[in-house]
This record gives sequence, C-alpha cells and structure tokens, in this order.
Amino acid sequence: MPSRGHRPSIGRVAELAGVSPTTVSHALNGRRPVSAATRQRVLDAIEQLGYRPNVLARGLRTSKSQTIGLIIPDITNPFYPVLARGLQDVLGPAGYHEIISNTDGERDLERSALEQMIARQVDGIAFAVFHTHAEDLRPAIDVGIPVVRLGGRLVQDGVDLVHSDDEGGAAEATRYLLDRGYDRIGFVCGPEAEGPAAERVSGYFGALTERCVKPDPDLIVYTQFSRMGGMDGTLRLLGLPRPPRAVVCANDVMAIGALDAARQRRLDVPGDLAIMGFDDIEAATLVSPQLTTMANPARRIGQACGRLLLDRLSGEVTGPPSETVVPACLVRRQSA
Amino acid sequence: MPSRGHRPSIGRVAELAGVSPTTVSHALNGRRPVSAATRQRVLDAIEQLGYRPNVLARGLRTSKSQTIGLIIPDITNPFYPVLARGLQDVLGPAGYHEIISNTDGERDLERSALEQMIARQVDGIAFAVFHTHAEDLRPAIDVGIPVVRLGGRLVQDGVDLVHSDDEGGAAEATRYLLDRGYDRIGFVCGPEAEGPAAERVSGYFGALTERCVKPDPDLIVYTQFSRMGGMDGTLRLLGLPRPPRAVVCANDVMAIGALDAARQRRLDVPGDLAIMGFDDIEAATLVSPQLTTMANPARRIGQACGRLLLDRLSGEVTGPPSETVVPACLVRRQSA
DNA sequence: TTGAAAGCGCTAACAA
DNA sequence: TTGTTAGCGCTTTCAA
Repeated sequence: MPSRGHRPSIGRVAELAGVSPTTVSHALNGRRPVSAATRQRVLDAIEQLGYRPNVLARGLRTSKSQTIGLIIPDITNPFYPVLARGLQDVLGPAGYHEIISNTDGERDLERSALEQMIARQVDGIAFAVFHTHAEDLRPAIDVGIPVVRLGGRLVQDGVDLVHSDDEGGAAEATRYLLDRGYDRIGFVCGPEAEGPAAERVSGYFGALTERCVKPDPDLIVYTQFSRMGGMDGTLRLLGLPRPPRAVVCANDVMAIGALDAARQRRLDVPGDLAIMGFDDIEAATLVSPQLTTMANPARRIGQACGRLLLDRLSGEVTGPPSETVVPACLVRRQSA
Repeated sequence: MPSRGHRPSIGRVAELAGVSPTTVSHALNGRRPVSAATRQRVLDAIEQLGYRPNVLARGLRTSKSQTIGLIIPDITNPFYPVLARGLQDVLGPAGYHEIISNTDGERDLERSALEQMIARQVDGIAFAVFHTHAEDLRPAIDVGIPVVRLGGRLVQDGVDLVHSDDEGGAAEATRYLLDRGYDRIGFVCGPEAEGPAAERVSGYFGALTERCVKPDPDLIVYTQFSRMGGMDGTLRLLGLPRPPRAVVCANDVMAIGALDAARQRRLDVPGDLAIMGFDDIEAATLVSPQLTTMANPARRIGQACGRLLLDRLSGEVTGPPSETVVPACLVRRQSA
C-alpha cells in the first residue's frame, strides 16, 4: 500500500528488489538485457510499491519530455478538436501527450505560447498560425524543435507544412456541379483574397477553365464568412439578370446562409438551386436539406501532422521541409 | 544569438551576469531580495542568451509540474472543448497548462490515462468519468493529487464534484412551457433512468408537481440519445389519443429529431408544437426554427473546476469534498 | 545582499 | 548480467 502523498522512487524499488537503480531502469525500458529472475523481482517490487516512473525526471535526464505542443486559435472552433484527436491518434500510441494553447489568433499570445512550449521542453510543435510571420517561429527552430505548420503555404526552413487541398477541393466541387449539367455556377467567398479562401477561388476557376467554361466575374461575390454573409452573397447572385442555378460556398456556415436565401425566395433546393458547402461541419447533416459538401479532413490533417512529427523525432527524416496536402473529400447529401 | 540545438542553462546566465545561479533564480521568481543593479545584469544576460527556465527541471526540484490533467471521453464531442477552454480560462493565467487524454469512455483507457497523469506529476486532475467506479480514482488520491470529477454525483473522499444543474434546468424548461399555457407537456428522454438523464426527468416531474399538474406517465417516452431517437419519441407522443402540444427533449440533438417529426407531420413549430432542447449546441441556431433550449454551461463548468483546483493547489482549501452545481440557462429562440 | 553545496529521480557512460 | 558514478537544470537550505 503506497503511503499517502509520497511517491516511491526508483531507488526504493531497487532497494526492495535487491538490485541497483540502473537495473530497475533497464528492466523497465529494456535497453539492455536483464535476467528473467531479476526482472521478475523488479516487477514485483514495482507492483508492491505502486511505483510509476517520474516522467519529469526522465525528461530532464534525456532532454525528451514525450510531449507535443499544439498551438491553435481556439479549441472551441469545431475544426481543432478533430485535428487534436487526429494528432493524438498517432502520437498517443507512441507515448506522447499533447499540451494545447489557445491563442485566439492574437500574435502576442501566439508568441508567448511558443515560449511556454519551449520552456516546457516539448519535443515537437504543431502550430496553426494565424499571423504567418516566419520569424515568430524562429525561437523554436533555433533550439532544434521540429515544427509543423497547419494551414498556410509559406515555405520556411525547419518548418514542415500540412494543409488541406483547398484548391483541389473547390475544383472537385465545381466539377461535380458541371457534371450535373450546371454551367452557370456562382461562388460565394469570404472577404479576403488570400489564404485558403484564395485557394478555393482558384480551384473554382481552374475547374471552369479546364472544362472550357468561361468564368464570369459577376458570379463571384465577396462577403462575410458567416451565415448572414452566405445569405447576402447568395441573394446578390440571385438578383443577377441571369442568376446561377448552382452555388459553391467557401464554407458550410455560409452554405447554411445560402439555404436561408433559398428559403426566403421560396426556391427548392436542389431543384431550383443547388448548393455546395465546404468543411462538413456537424451541422451539415442537421439542416434541411442536408448539405452536400467537401469534407475538410481535420482528423487526417492531425494524423499527417503526427506522423511528420514522429518521423522528425525519430531522426529518420532529416531532409528539408516537406509539404503535405491532404485531399478534401466530396460528401454527397441532399443540397446538390 | 542562441546556438542551434542547445538551450542556455541558469548556470550560463549566472556566468554571464557574474553572479551565482542562486541569484539568477531569485531574480526570476523573487523569493528573496536582489539588488536592482544585480537584477538588471541578470535580466540583460537572460535577454542576451535567450534564456528560458527549464520547466521540467524546476518541476523535478519542486515536485510541481504546473500541469493539470484533463481526462475526457472524446475531445471531438462538442461539450468538451468548451469545458477545456473554461478550464484554461482560469488555469492559464495562473501559469498552468493542461494535458488532455481521450478515453472514449472505456474503463481501461480511463485507468491508464490516470496512471499517465500521475507519472507526469500533474498537480491536479479533472476527470469526466464514464465508469464511475470510486476505486479507479484511488491511485491519484493516494498520491495526494486533487481530483475534480465532472458530472456524476457520487460523493467520494478526496474528490470534488462539479456538474450542471440538470434537475433545475429541466424544471425551468418545464415551467417556461407551463407559463405559456401548455398543460400537457411531453418529455422525450434517453434509454437510461440514471445519470444526468434521470436528473432531467425528475426536474420535469418536480416542476409539474409544483404547479399542481398531475404528471401523466404516457407523456414520457424513452428512446435513443440521437436525432432518430428524438424523432421516434416525438412521433410516439404525437400518436397518443391526446397528444401533447409541447415537448421537452433531453438534449438538442433529440430536439432536432423532434423538429423532423413535426415537419413530417406538417406541424408548425412552435404554433402546433412547441419544442425545447437541452445543451445549446452550435447547431441549435442553425436549424429552422432555431431551438429554444437550456444551455449546458460547459464553459462555466470548466471555470468552476479550474477555480476548485486552484483553491486546493494553493492549500487554502483543505476541507472535505465540495459539490458545485452550475445552473443551466434558458435560451429563448424560436421553437418554443 | 549574495554564494556554496546538496539533491529532486532518472539514465547513460564506464567498469566489472 | 549487473553496479558505480556522474550529472541533466533547477531550487533551497545553510552560511557568510
């Protein structure tokens, strides 16, 4: 029975088993042979004392904390929990834990989170940056911590990249509609012409061009990344002299806004207006009609990120930064 | 400029500043007076070397890791990220980080997660247990780690409790409908008659009784905690000889199913049928009509848990386990 | 106001 | 196959 408030150390186990701490250590992590009899005695002692190795002490000695830092804007944003789970899918079995920092996308918080991670001796960092300033990642890189950036495309020494295939996804969505005979396809995108949004626009363009459909600039509207924005944008498209009969929205929330617009105009979806979203959020199946959308593969991004980190940590991969593009996947439901 | 791959230690800072490591330590955490001039030299040296104290080493020495373990079924379940954020709201400013373990509600994983947390020397544990076996928490308690249980009501030595007021919430929802003149109110609940579900049922009963409305057992249906379940349950209620004109569902997903049932029967919500949910998930605002619901105060639960932990860690609170009940909050929208 | 020295619990040379 | 010893980077007596 372990005594309250005090953990047994490796020394006490050694004592009880009548061996040296070294032997206990090796019996535990098998880095050198230990006779079966000795091992058994050690194991018994461990059992009897309720011994658990102190991960901090081990980390201090080995300068490996078996911990990965995940720095994200906000765990409350449904994309990130899934990503975090994906990370854990591959890191957990390898004995790593994650510590998570929320930055709300503020640069100062991003920087101090990074500092904290370094101070905690994390073995690797997954960073979903908002402010993509390359120099902010320097402290970690200088100190030799592998960093994987999630999203963004800025290539930087010492930083691997993982992101979803926004361009390809938008292209696939567009082609899907083209294949169903729609030739005038609207695109409702966010206010910015940079980041993933821009990728999605260019995928849309690409698909049209590829099929010899001349893109009509009137069919692209810039609005807010919100339900309201989606509704406004769609309404604007529907107000055109020759309105589109299908729209692709830059994300699902906007697509839900597009659904609102259709309802307001008493348009049947997908009969009168086909609507496609992007991300496949949980709510996509909860609205009526259910959203046809391109799934943003958060979990697979997390897994890819985890594998990358593992590769770097094992020392097997030492080359220049890689870029991993995780394909988006078409989810056919009712709205298109 | 710090050299790649190697972190400066407190010794190097001391050297550069021409003082002892002791003084550097005290200049940093102010546990004893340091002359202004000395402090400045230390700070300069720190700046120049890019020094960051090694949290592992500090933890080893002080046996405090400044880390809290959060053990939950699945971070992908939208309730938990919000809770985690609430925890961080109060723990972050106090210098703590969280490490999160997903157990998928499996008892073996719950136990091994707990082991891991102990091995990592976490200073406190927040545990959302599925299998509420008191003895599973023993290892942590024996070792003197404060544990807060999230949800559940089992009182146990050394374990504080935080949960939402399911009973009061259901009562409030019921009273809200009663106040609007509904006297036959259905209740669609899950398959189990235990846990939070049972609390909600008893709140519903309580409110009826309080207002001298005799509860009708026909008006309670037991079904699955899913959209389908909600739809089936509601359909069953609507099939009654004297169907209710208002229903309370045990969670929002089921309430969305109730919406489906109404649509199927071409009933207007809330005109023909008022529907109330529980939890206030994100999708509650995305469906039409938007759900009137009792918000499950995940964030405030997390915050309360964080404060509790902080109190225990500071040593200010040493009494017997406490039980904190966080009230649910009525969110009026369109469905009732 | 400052320093010297010991030690937290572990692992890894080195030695036997 | 096993043990001895040193030391990871920090904080904390104890002493000046």
